[in-house]
This record gives sequence, structure tokens and C-alpha cells, in this order.
Amino acid sequence: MRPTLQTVADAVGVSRSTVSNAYGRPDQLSPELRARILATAKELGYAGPDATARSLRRGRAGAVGVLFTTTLSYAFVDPFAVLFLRGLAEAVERNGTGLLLVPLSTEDEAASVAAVQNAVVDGFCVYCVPEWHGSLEALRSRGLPVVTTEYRDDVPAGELQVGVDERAATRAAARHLLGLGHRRIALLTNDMAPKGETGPLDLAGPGDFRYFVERERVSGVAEVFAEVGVGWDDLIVVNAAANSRASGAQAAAHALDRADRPTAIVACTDLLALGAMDALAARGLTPGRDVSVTGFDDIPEAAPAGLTTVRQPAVSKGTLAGELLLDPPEDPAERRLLLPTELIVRASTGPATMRR
Amino acid sequence: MRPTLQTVADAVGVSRSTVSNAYGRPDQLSPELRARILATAKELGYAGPDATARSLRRGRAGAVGVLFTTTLSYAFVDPFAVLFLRGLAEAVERNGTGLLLVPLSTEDEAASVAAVQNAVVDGFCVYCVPEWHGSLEALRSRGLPVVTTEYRDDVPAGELQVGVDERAATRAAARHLLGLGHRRIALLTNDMAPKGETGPLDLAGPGDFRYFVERERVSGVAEVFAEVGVGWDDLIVVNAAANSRASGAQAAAHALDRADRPTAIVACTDLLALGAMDALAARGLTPGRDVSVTGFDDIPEAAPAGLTTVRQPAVSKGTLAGELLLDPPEDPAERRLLLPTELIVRASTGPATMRR
DNA sequence: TTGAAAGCGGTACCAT
DNA sequence: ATGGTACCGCTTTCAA
Repeated sequence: MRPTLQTVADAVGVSRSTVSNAYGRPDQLSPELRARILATAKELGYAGPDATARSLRRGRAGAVGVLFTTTLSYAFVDPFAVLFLRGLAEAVERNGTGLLLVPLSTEDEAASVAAVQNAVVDGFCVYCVPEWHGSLEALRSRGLPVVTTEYRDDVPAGELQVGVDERAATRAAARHLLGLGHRRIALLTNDMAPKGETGPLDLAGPGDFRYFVERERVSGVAEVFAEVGVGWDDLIVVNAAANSRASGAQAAAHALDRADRPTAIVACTDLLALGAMDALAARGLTPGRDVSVTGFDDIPEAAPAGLTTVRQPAVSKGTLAGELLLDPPEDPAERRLLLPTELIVRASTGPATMRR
Repeated sequence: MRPTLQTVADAVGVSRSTVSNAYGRPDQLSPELRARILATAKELGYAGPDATARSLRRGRAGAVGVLFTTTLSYAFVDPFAVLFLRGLAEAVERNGTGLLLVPLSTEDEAASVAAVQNAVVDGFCVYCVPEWHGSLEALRSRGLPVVTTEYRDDVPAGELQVGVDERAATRAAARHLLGLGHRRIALLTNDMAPKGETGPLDLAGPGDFRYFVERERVSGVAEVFAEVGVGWDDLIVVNAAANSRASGAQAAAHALDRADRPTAIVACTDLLALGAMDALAARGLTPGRDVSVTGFDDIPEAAPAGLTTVRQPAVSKGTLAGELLLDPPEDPAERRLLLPTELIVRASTGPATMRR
């Protein structure tokens, strides 16, 4: 059997408290006794106080949990997520706190709920988890501090937030395209509906999107185009099964291969936009000349590709989320952080041209 | 005060065991009672069984800890690490297990040790942590399963391993350069010595490197060149302060600005190699023509840059590490996995040319 | 089907 | 400086 504190205490002939102090409060006992205790512990193969028991007693886990949209590994697939996590990691490690990536399952919601309930953490960071997902409720009912990466009103009061004005951001992108003369555009989304399939979407309006971010981004575009008489039904909306380059290319194909090919493609993420550019290339089309493309996030890959996109601070979004979580401000106003966005114009957008 | 199992039990008028069963073993009590318990719990704001207490009692944490070379955030900075973690994440999440990134501190070793001791996990994955680091000893003494990403003999018996033959890999790269006529080469390392400064290194031999991986990779190159009479002292060794592109460029500068400029640069990682290519570009030199460059890892950025490098399986290295950890094989032979490497020749290497 | 009791492995207050 | 004693919150035989 694995030795415990008691084992060591008995062997040395002291009390548990003293052994405990030998580890956690060296100043509470004579150096000599401490040395003897530590030596005996080593001899017995005692590894030091058990982490779980210590956490239970101290009431502190020393880690914050991170929840991702879909799966745990998505954290290492999406370039924006990686940047965000870098920031989050920097903030928490400064504090000696760890990061627990919680395994959510796409197939088994019960498993996800269990994972959230069993997570030994002091707080949670929620990265784009759909509001209807059961794990979110499980998470909130734990009563721990929670920070989300969306800036929105319809959440439990007091929840920490760090986000951007998604809608205003895409409005800027839409105005840019409008100014370039574009009137026939396609929207590339990644709504991750239960059975996400790549293909055209026929929705009554932006409000039908299931994801907050998707809803907001699409709304921004729709608003701007509506102002000039281009209604919702005039927009070509194509959903991508996943937020990946390949999926973006597939989705873009649906728009590009239409008889009334759009002159511009507005993608909800850079990954989708880069995929759209791949699709253009495959058809011998040049971004910014034949068809304009915009993205969202400004991931590192965007600049070399010449992608016009909305930049949002990735790393600092993570850092701020971490700081908020580790030391939640009292003032409600400080519990919600709105970060700036900026439209970065590159070569992938240009004047609308008539089709040759 | 937060409600506990007891609170709920008292409120309903049953015992703790029954409430516990209501959550963990629904079949052990009448559906009706269970419903009443759950309703009361909700009313009381009871969030369900405490994660830490449950872990303690069950003796299972539901997570594996991950240790990184330097800091936690490095996990999201190094492209190879990101790929590795993706694989690891995929493996563990399949099992419903989480990933706890343990915060190591560069400055405060005691803090790192504490972080390892307090990590609530069922096992550890060690990613390139130097063997002399105190946290490693703390980790091993916990007696949990451990998997390391290096294939080597001088570790505690039974430790799980998944790695590559680093030395053989760089031997292949060196032979490639040799075949192209290169005799005067520079080595770019990232030994992360305590006070890592970028600059020339004057070591007695490859054995002086503090890191296993560095030692092995450099040894491979040295061995091959020694065979043709190019000794250790003929090699230009420059250390980079960090494993980053910028640092690699800085280090490469030391080699490139010498009077006897090397005709080839062998970098210990792709990041350093890409930095070296940056340094070449800054000097108007063309990789593969003026100076050849090789890297290690074959990260995604390597191909577009035309970098000749050693490929090692990044994602599957992570997957295998995870599988090993979650279900350690009995057979000692299966506890150590040697993965293949492959030299990928691209445009960054070419025939050695006399300096113009 | 439900409950009593015994831990899981420690920590920290309060005496001595 | 050291020890006694609760107690952290839950799970799990085992008995009723």
C-alpha cells in the first residue's frame, strides 16, 4: 500500500500534524526534526502530500478549466484558439495556476456534463460553447467564477466577459466591400449545427443562426447591405461543416460555381476565408481582382495570404480572460471587457468587376 | 454557506448515501425519491457532488498532467508542440480524460515543484523537460505513470517513452550536406542554458550540451563530419537564446557575418532554421544557393519556406504518448515507442559553392 | 430500497 | 515546537 502521512508519522513517532507541517510549513518545527521526517519519508517512499486531498482540504484546485466549442483537440487546431490560449496560459501561469482542458464530447452530451462536473478547478473559461449545450448549465451551477469570450447581455448576471463587438466589426468589413462596388456577395458561415453539412443555407434571417458569434457577424453584414437595398434574400449563404480551410474551400465552391457568381465572399473566420481563396485559386481566379474575400480574426496566416480581415486581439483576449478569472473585479462595469477590432485591408479585396 | 450532500439529505429527510446514489447510481433508489432529491437539490442551489471530494474518494482525477520545457505558454508558441498536443488531446479526450497543463516557472524552481506536487492528475506527460530540473524528481516520486517524449536509456526503468532516433536523423541530414560538398558548416542550437544568451558556443564536444535532444542532434552531425575529417573544432556552434524564429535569425547572424562564412547551417529545430533563412534574406543571400539550411521537425511552415528538414510525426507522437499513458502495456518492449524520421529535401539545400 | 459507519489523505486551529 | 481534534465532501461496503 502507498504510504500516507500517517505512515510516516508512525514511523518517526510524531503526529500527523507535524509531518504535515514538515511539508507545508517548515518554520513550524525544528529543522532537525523536519530533516528526520523528510528522510524517513523518502525511505518509506512517501511522495509527499496527496494532491487531491490537499486540494479538498485547502479548498483550492490550482487550475482553471477551459471549455471548447467542440472537442478538446480543437484547441490545438484553430490558430486563433492557439493564440487565445497562449494569452490565457501566460496570465494563469504568472499566478502559479494550471490550465485544465476539459474533454467535451460531440456525440455524448452526458459525458461532457460529467467532465465539467468532475473538473477539479477554481473557475472556468468558456470559449465559444453554444448556449444550448448542457455542459454550460452544469458549469454554471457549480457556482465557480466563469469567463466567456463573448460580449453579450443575455447571460447570467455577474458572469465575466471579454469580447468584441462582432456586429460592428463585420459592418466595417461590409462597408468596405460596399465602397468597392460589391452588391452580390456570399456569406461563409460555420454554424456547427448538430449535423453540420457543407452547403447552402436557407434561413429566414441572421437570427436563425444558432451560434452567437455567427449570428452577430452575419447580422452586421446584413444590416449594411440592407441599407443599400440588398436584402437578406439577395445574400448567398453557405455553411461550412467545420471551421477549417478545407471546409471553407468546399463551401466557397457552392458560391463560386453558381451562374450568378458573387463578386465578394465574406467569411466568418479567417480559416474559412483562406479556404475560399484556395477555391478561387483552384478555379484560376484571383482574390481581390476576380472575387474579393474577407475574413475575421487576422490569424498569422492571413497576412502572408494578403487576406483582408477584421483583426481582434487574440493573445490579449486570453490574457485578460485569465486575469478576470483569477481576480474578478467587484465593480460590475469592470467585469465585462470590450476589446477593439480593426479592419485590415489587404490584397484580397478590390473593386467589384463585371464578370467577363 | 454552500450546500453539501448533507444539506440536501437533511432537507429531504434521507441519508447522505441516498443523495449520493441519486447522483452516481440512479438505479439504487426509487425514481420517485430520486426526483424529489434532485428537485430539492436544485431548490437549495446544490451543484452536485464536489469534484475534488469525489476525486479523492474515487482515487481518480480524470486528467493527465503535461509538463513543458520552460513555461506553460510555450505549449502554444512552438508549432511542433501545438501539433504534439493536438495528438495528445485527441487520445485523452477519446477516453473522457482532460489535459492539465502544469505551470512551470523558469525563475522559481520551488514553485514548479509545488505545481507538480499539487497537480490533480492520474499521470504525466513530460515534453522536453531538462533532466536536472527539480520538478522531474518531484514528478517521478509521485509514483504515477509517466510518458516522456524522448527515446533514451538513462531513465527510471518502466518509464513510458515515445520518441525518435534524434542522432540517426541528423546523421541523415549531415550526409545530405556532405554529398552536396559542404565542409564548412555552422550548428544552430537552443540549449536553453540557465542564462541563455545568443552567441557562439565553445564546448569541448557534443556531450557538453545540457539537453538530451540537443546533445543527440549535434552528435549526429558531428559524427558524420568527423568521418570526413571535419572535426568538432571545425564546426561553428552558435546558441540561440530561445527556440524562436527571431532568436534563430540572431544566432545565424553570428555565423553569417564571419569572415569564413559557413556554406551550410544545420539548425536543431525548424524555428531556428526559418530564422536563419530570415537572416540570409536580410543579407541578400539565397538559401540553397549561397548558403544551405536544414531544420528539424518539419512543422507546417517548413514546406512553404522550402526548408530541407527532418520530418518526425508530430500528431501521432502525441496520440501515442496519450495511449501509452492511459493504458500502459505490461510488456516492457511495448512501453518504449521509436518513431520513424525522414529527411525531406527541399530548396534550402544545394551544392556548396565557393564564396564569390 | 435505504441508512450507518468508516474511511479517502490532509490541513489548520487551538492547546499544551 | 509539537500534538489533538475537527473537518474538507463524498463514496462505498454492509447491515437493516
